This record gives sequence, structure tokens and C-alpha cells, in this order.
Amino acid sequence: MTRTPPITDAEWEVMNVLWEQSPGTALDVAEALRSRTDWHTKTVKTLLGRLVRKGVLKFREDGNRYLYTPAIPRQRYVKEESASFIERVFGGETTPALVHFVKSTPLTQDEIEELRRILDEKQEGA
Amino acid sequence: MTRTPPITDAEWEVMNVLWEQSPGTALDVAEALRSRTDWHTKTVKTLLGRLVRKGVLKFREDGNRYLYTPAIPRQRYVKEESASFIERVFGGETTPALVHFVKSTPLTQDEIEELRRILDEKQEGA
DNA sequence: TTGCACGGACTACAAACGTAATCCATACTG
DNA sequence: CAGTATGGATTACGTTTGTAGTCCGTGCAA
Repeated sequence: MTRTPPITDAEWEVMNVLWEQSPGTALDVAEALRSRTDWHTKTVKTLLGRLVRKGVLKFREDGNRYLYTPAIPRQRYVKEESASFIERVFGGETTPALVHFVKSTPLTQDEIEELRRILDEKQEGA
Repeated sequence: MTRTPPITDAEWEVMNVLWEQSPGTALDVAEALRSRTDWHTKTVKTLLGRLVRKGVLKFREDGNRYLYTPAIPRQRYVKEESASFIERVFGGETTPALVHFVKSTPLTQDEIEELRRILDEKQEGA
């Protein structure tokens, strides 16, 4: 369980594409991002290269291009990023953070039900 | 409602001190941070200066030094930072984010109760 | 009264970032 | 076969960030 290398905002965009669907070529990623960003393909390639160097992406050759695949599961990053976010914004206090989110997120009836179920499960587990 | 200027990790540390208690001198802040960081006082002053330039902090003179006070409420930043975090990590989907947090946060009985109450309130509001 | 300690202003400076452009090999187009 | 488009590798470059250091004025200690 080597430490996960920190990734930047721009790199998150790229990873989100590949976590969603992989493997993918540089062009695949660039096109997927075209709707959200206006990055030049070159820019995307730079980011892919940096991610490979960091060990967050792997690739295998396919003819003359690379097929990229995440080397670290999204889950790991979600966990870390969440922790560092809560640390920064809520001083590490997860419960206040949670309360804040529940209060400030608009929820449908169904979603409220779902959250209740989850709370029930937690209560049993404990 | 002018846009809130982005603040960095280091700047958050400083702001957290002053949001907690203000006004405060540079030395106050530096000392409050001493437990969490090992920043030189000069470093803290640089950060204070940057925050003032960004308009996130105000100050008034008090003899030969400044008394700093937040110019933007913590609440605004919590909201923004939360939004950008969720955008990045959960692609803007707040409900999955919420579910993730509820599932992954260890909660006491009381906290579970509290969250249930909050859900009840939301349900009534709707 | 002399000098230093502390305050803020300004300057420094390497690493990380965002955002490409250039270089070079090769594959495809005509 | 010539020229061009494409792919990755390398290089670029201004800005932001973390982390101070230097400069200069002044109030306090001796």
C-alpha cells in the first residue's frame, strides 16, 4: 500500500475520465474532456504523462499509441481527498462536516429514505 | 456578492485561526499555528499580507501593529470549498457524496440520532 | 543616547501547475 | 515516394504556492 501520489485539479479531470472508462487512448481522454474543458490535446497528453510518471496511470502499447488504465482505484483517492478536504475545511471534524452536508444538500424523499436506511444499518453494525 | 478569491491550503490554516477568534495580531496567529505547523513568523506574515491583498482579511492599525479580521465569513468559504470538492471528486453529484460520507464516517448513537432529526426536518420542509 | 528587537513592506526563490509548443519517428494520403 | 498528420518525449514558460529573507522605521532596554 504505497502512498498515493497527490494529484492536481487538472489531473483529477483526466483520471475521472479513465476511472469512468478504461483503457483509453490520449485522444479518447481528450475528446471526453472536450465537453467540460477546452484543453488542447497536447495539454491532455502532458497530464497523462505526468500521471504515468507519478504511477497513477499505467499504459500498454497498442500499435503506435498507448492505452492508459488507472493504476490506483478511484476509491483510494476519494478517501484521501475527502480526508484532506475535511481536515482543511472542518479542522478534521468529520461529524460537523457531515451535518453540514446533510443540511445543505437538497434531497428527494427517496434519497432521504435511503439515508435513513444507511443510518439504520450503521446502528446495527455498532 | 463579489466572488470569493481562492485561498490556498496554507491560507486556510491562517483563516481558520482568525475565523475562530478575531481580531488578532500577526503574532497571535503565528502562535496559534505553532501547535499545528512549524511555520516561521515571517511565513505567517506573508500569508496575512496575501490574504489582505486578496480582500479576504481586513485590518486596522493598533499602535505599530495590525489587528486582522476576516472580511469574508467562514460560511461562504465552506460552501464554496465544499462545492468545488464535490465537483472534483464526485463530478458534482452531491447525493453520492453524501452517501459516501455517511457510510464511511464512524458515528456514535447520539450522532446518528442527530442526523435522523435533521433528515426529519428536511422532510417537513419539503 | 545607542543599538537592537519587532512590525510591516518588499524581495526571493525553488517546486508545482496549467497550458502548450517543439522535436522526431512513423503511418497514412495522394 | 513526398508530404502531412499523429503519437509520444522533451522542453517551455508564466503564475502560484510554500517558505522564508532583507529592508527600513521606531519604540524600548541599558
